[in-house]
Formats: sequence, structure tokens, C-alpha cells
Amino acid sequence: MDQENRIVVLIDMDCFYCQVEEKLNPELKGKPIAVVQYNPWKGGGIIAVNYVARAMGVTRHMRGDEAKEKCPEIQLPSVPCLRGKADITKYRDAGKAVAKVLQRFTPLLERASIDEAYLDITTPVQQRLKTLNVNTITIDMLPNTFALGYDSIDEFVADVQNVGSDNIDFEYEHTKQLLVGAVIVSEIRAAVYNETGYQCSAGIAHNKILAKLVCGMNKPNKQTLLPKHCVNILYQSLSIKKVKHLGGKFGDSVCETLKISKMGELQKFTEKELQTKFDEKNGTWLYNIARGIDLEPVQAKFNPKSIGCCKQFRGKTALVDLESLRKWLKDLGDEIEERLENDALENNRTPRQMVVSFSTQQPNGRDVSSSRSYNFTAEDDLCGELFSKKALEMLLDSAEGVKPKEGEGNRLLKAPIKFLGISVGKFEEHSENKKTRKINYYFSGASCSKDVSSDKVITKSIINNDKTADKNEGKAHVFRKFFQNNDIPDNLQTDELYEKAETRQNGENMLESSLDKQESFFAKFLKTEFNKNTFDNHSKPVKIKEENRPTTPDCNIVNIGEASNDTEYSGSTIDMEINKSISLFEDDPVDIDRVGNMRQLLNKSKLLEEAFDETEQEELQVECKSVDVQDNEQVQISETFKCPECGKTVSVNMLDTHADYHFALKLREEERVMKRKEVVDKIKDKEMNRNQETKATKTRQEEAVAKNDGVSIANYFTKIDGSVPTETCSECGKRVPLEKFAEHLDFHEAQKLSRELNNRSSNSVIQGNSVKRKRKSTSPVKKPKVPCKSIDLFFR
DNA sequence: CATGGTCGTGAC
DNA sequence: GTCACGAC
Repeated sequence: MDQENRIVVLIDMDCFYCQVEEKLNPELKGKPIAVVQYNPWKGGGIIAVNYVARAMGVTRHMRGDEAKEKCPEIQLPSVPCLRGKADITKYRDAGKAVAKVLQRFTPLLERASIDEAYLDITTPVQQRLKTLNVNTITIDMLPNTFALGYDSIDEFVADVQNVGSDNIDFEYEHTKQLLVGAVIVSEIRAAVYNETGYQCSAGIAHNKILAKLVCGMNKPNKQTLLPKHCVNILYQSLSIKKVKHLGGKFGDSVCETLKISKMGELQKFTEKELQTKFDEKNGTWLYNIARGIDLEPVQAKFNPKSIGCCKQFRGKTALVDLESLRKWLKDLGDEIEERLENDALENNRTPRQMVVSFSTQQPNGRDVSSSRSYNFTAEDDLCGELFSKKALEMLLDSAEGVKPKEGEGNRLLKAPIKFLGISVGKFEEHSENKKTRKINYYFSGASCSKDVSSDKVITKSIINNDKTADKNEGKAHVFRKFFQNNDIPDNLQTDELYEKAETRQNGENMLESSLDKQESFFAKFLKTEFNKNTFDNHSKPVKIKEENRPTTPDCNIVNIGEASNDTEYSGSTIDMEINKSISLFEDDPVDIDRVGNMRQLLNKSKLLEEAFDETEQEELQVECKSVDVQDNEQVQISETFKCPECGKTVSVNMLDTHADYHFALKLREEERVMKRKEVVDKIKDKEMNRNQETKATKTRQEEAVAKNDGVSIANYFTKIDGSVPTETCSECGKRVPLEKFAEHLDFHEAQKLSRELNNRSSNSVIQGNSVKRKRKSTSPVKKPKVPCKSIDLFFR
């Protein structure tokens, strides 16, 4: 393949956090807003600014208060705070929803961050070129599109279309493909907007670096393409530091050692020269990128490779005692646990490793950071308790931590901790039917299927020929199963099915019953297949009814995941439905309630899958047929389809149970969000009380300090010995200074609530029934009054 | 005291 | 396995 001439797209959401806030609170639309984090301190730190506010001079790097000065009417929605940390769950979920839309257009999608993704659409472009005559492209197919190096997009279109004429000396073929790419990207962006309500910008070029570069040149809600022959025009004035990978120290060193500042100047150096001044690899990379060449492939990657959370403790907030260290590790561990549980359900995987990272302030004032890793064993119960326990062990073992002195009370750490983080990774897949993966072309036309294990993408086109009859019979079977009726003719047309699904979707109350929701799910599935077919020469472009296209960024296409407040289902337990569905899906009843922990659950399902694979293989052999394909290869057909929700290949006879499974997942997610909100409020309430209490305590401290001057706050901490009145905590058995006792109790309260949150959101909760909880002990955690000697060594 | 919390990657 | 770096 011609790596230099791929069609690569970067999709970047415009001021994403702001858009999420605007969607959640439509009142904010059209007003200047900025999303802040931790607002108590000078209005909070701004992490996103919408374009109304930008026009008034508000930028990142500003505090909320400064923004108010620049723009008094600005609204400052805040990132929610949970367990004392910023909680970006809602933005993560929103980002995932967008990525799922993008994923329909190509399997070659690489999520680069919460709000950015690279797409390699080389194949879709080539497919489209089979039916689309470039000369018929008009600018109404390219809304909000710019071509770098051209004053307007029509000049560019005219250039491509009049290529026979004199004044052009660029590679017509590749530039033509960029133009078609831009048409497709228009459709992609329209789909994102229609289905999520979010606007984005895009860059279209022959590689990732350039796509990223031009994406930012016209914003918001615009797309920019970069023809090959315009790279030098761009580079002439482009600062080196604007290029990805050159924004930091490396870029500085390039500018300094070469005494240049613009990208264009890089071309003056030979590859050898660059390799001498930097190293071989970087030299070659610089040489290439100076000529607009970047060979880095777009990797098919949807899920993150690691899941982590961390927090800084700046200035006075640095952790100096064991108790606060424990508390924060617990909070971090709990967050990991929560996210891991959802990840396991969604992605069928568990991590094999955890890493704790931290930084401490040295006596000389310098910060040193380090990290320690731990590989889970088969017996480990992957819960927050384990994470925090292991993290603490590794921290104290690492010798950075702390130092010895006498026991009892809340002892000081040797060095203040400025940063704490826990992350888990090295995931182990529990993927089903690896062996039965089939090239899916259940629906006529090109379709792509990703082989997870090899990361290769297989694309096949097939001819519509006489043998489609069999496939249509199969289709009818599937649809019938889904609609649970028989009014579908055997020789159905996909268009008709689409209409059918759509009228049902629009004509009836979607909240009535679960059956309706399944239909909606399937309607969505149909649309998915239609979008895929837009790349194919045998099918028409995707139909989106005009009245369905929102005029405001609000999404009015029914979204199963968000729209419902189905009381029927929240009455019965959603988790029960999930269990049922999972059990069905795995063709063997697994009672999740009786499974002790996540790992056991997944191990069990893995075993089942393997056993299942064997039997399914045989069945499939019987069902398999073969047809001629364009390139005369023989390809196996099985009665499978690729689920648009999870991308997994699912056998047709499992289709409805598979859909049930997703449906239940969505309901569970809804439930999770609701419960979460409920408990989050409780935790917040507690935290507020705790803060007030802390404030009062501090004031008392300060008064004390003021009275006997010379007594520092730091001193206060060392005084936890016999001279301070203490109370023994019934929860943890520790002696706590009387002054801090109320706060300490609140801490336990918050822990309990936090536990409740996790249990209710992810463990099976069946009221009036016996539910085995994940954690063995709900009773007070036994902590040794006197820590073991090895740990003791690190305290002073 | 002050972009913070997440991610990924490559070098050693 | 650790760490610094880069990007959002």
C-alpha cells in the first residue's frame, strides 16, 4: 500500500467540555461559558472555553475570576467533584458516544484522546470513487470546507475538475482522493451532529501530522483539507513548535541547534545532517516531516490501554501523614474499581498489572517522582481495597516514603507527597469466538471486519449477483426474529426494511415497552449498515429524512442509551435482566449473584466461550456457504453479523439475545448514572460538612497558633502523642485527636457511601434477596494499632 | 501553592 | 520495570 498517499482524517471536537455542558443544560447555549475545575479557589481553573467567550478574550490558563473580569456575564459550569477529585465521567461517556458514530465509517479508527480521533478513510474513498464522478461534485456537498492554499473551496474543486488544463502540476489522483475524502468527512460530521448534537472540526490530509495540523486552521465546525502541493505554502510561515511531537523540549532543541523557527527551513538540511545533530530515528523523522511525509499508521484502537487516576497535592495540601495517604489511596482505588467494572462489562477484559506512581518533595525542595508496579495473581480480587492496599505497600517499600520514630497516633511521612496515582493496564482479553471470526458481508456491499488479534483489516467487495437470494432469505429471518412477527417478505429490499424500521421508530411511543426499544435498536443497526453502504457502488447514499435533521444541536434521533426513563424496567431489577441476557448470550446460565468476584466471573465466561466455540464451529460448518467474490477468491459466508454496538461478530441465532444483552447493558448504564448521581449528592453533602468542620478546626488551630506564637502548623502534626486529648475511633480502632474526631468520623461515613455507590451501581442488587457482595467484610476494617515493624521503619 | 487529570510512547 | 516527555 502507498503509505504516503493514504487519506487520513483528524476529527476534533470543538471546545468539547463546553458542548457537553451546553447539551446537558440548554440554557447555556449561545452564552459565553467556560468549564472550570475546582472553583473554590479564585473561580477555578479554566479547562475549556466556548467560542462566544473566546471572542471576548477568555482563554485557558485563566482562572474563573479573571474570566469574569473579561466577560462579566460568563457562565462557569464546573467539572463535578467526587471523592475530592475531578470526575470527568460524563465527558468520557460523551466522547465514547461520538467515537461510536465515527467507528461506523471505518474500522481504522484511532482514538487519540477523549475528544479526538484519527480515521484512515483510504478504502472508503476508493469505494466511493467507483460510483462518484469527481466532476459532479458541487460545493453543496462540502459545507464549511476549506482547502489550504486556496481562497475558497470552489477554486479548489475547479482546479481538480479542470486538471487537464495547464497551470496545475500536482498529482491529480491523490488530490482528487482528498476531495472525495472531504465529501465523506462532511457526511461523517453531519452524522456526528445529528446523532449526538456535537459539532466538530476536521483535518483531511495524507497523514496524521498534517491532518492534525490543518484541523486547527479553521474552527469551529469547519473542515480543512491540505493538498500535497500546498504543504510548502503552509510550511513557509508555520512555526516548528506547532507540529505534533515538536511542541516541547525536542522542538526547542531543533530550533536552537539548527537556528531556525519555521517548518520550511527544515528542508535545507540533509537527512545525514539531521541524523548527526539528533539521532538516527529522529533525524529521519525530521527529514520526512519537513517534506510533508509521515508514515505513522492509523491504528485501530478504540479502548484505552490503561485506566488510571491521579491527583496532585500542591503546596500546603501535600500529604504529610499516613492517615491522609491511606484516605487518598482508598479514593483512587475506589475510582479505579468503579471504572474497571464497567470496562470489564463493556470490553470483556481484565488488567494484569497495576502501577502506583507518586512524587515526593525532597529536603532540597526538588520533586522526585517514581512508580512501582505489581502484577496481579489469579487469586487477587480486583477491588478498590486491593488497589489501595498494594499501592500503600509499594509506596512504603520504595523507601522514598517515610521514616522511623515511635509508634501510635497519626505519624508523619518523611517526605511530603505531592502527587499520587494508580493505574491498571496490560489488559487480558476475554474475547469470545476468536476462532469463529468471519468476514462479515451479511448485507450486500463492502464491509470491514477487524481481526482483533492481528490488528489487520480485511476488506472484501462482493458482486451483487444471482446468489443474493440466499442472503435475502437469511436477512428476512433476522428481521423477523427482531420484529417478532412474520410480515416481512422473503425477497425483501433493504430500503423497505429501513422504511419499516423508521416508521415504527417514529410512529410509536418509544418508551412504551422494551420491545419498542429493541426495534429502535435495530433501526439503528439498519442505519449503521446503510452508512457502511454509502461506500459501496451498489447502494444509495444514506437517507436521512429532512425532518429528522435537527436545527439546533439537540439530538432528536432516539437514543436508547439516554432518552429513557422507563419505569417498568427500573421497577424490576435491571441487573436481573442483564444477568438473564448474559446467561442467554453465553448459552449457559451463569448466576452472577453467586459469582464471587469479577475475575472469577470472567474466567468462567471465558471457559464457557471456549466450550461454546467448539460446538458453534460445527454448527457453522453446516450453515456455511460460499460465493464468488470480485477477486475470485472463495470466501466463507456464515450466518453472522457484526454488531454495531460492540463490533463483535455474532451468530444470527444469537442475534436477539445479543441485542437483549446490549439493551440490558444500556439500561444498567442508565441505572448506574442515576444511582451514581444520587450517591454523589450524598457524598458531596458529607464532604461539604467535612470541609466546614475542617475550616472550624483550622480556625481553632490558627487561634492557638496566634496565642502561643512560634508554634507552627507543622508542629501541630507532630504532637500526636500523650499530650493531646484523643478519642478511639470505633470504626478503625485508631486513636484520633479530639479536635479532628468529627472530621475523622465523616471520613468513614464518606467511605461507606462510596462503597454503597459502587455496590449499587455495579454489583447485583436484588431487593429482599440474598446478594453476595463483592467485599467480604462490611464490618469495620481491622487495622493494626501498631503497624508492623518494617512499615514502622519509615516513620519518624 | 496554582491548568489538572489522563493517556500514550520511547529510552534506558 | 521506571522514568521523562508530550499532548489534550
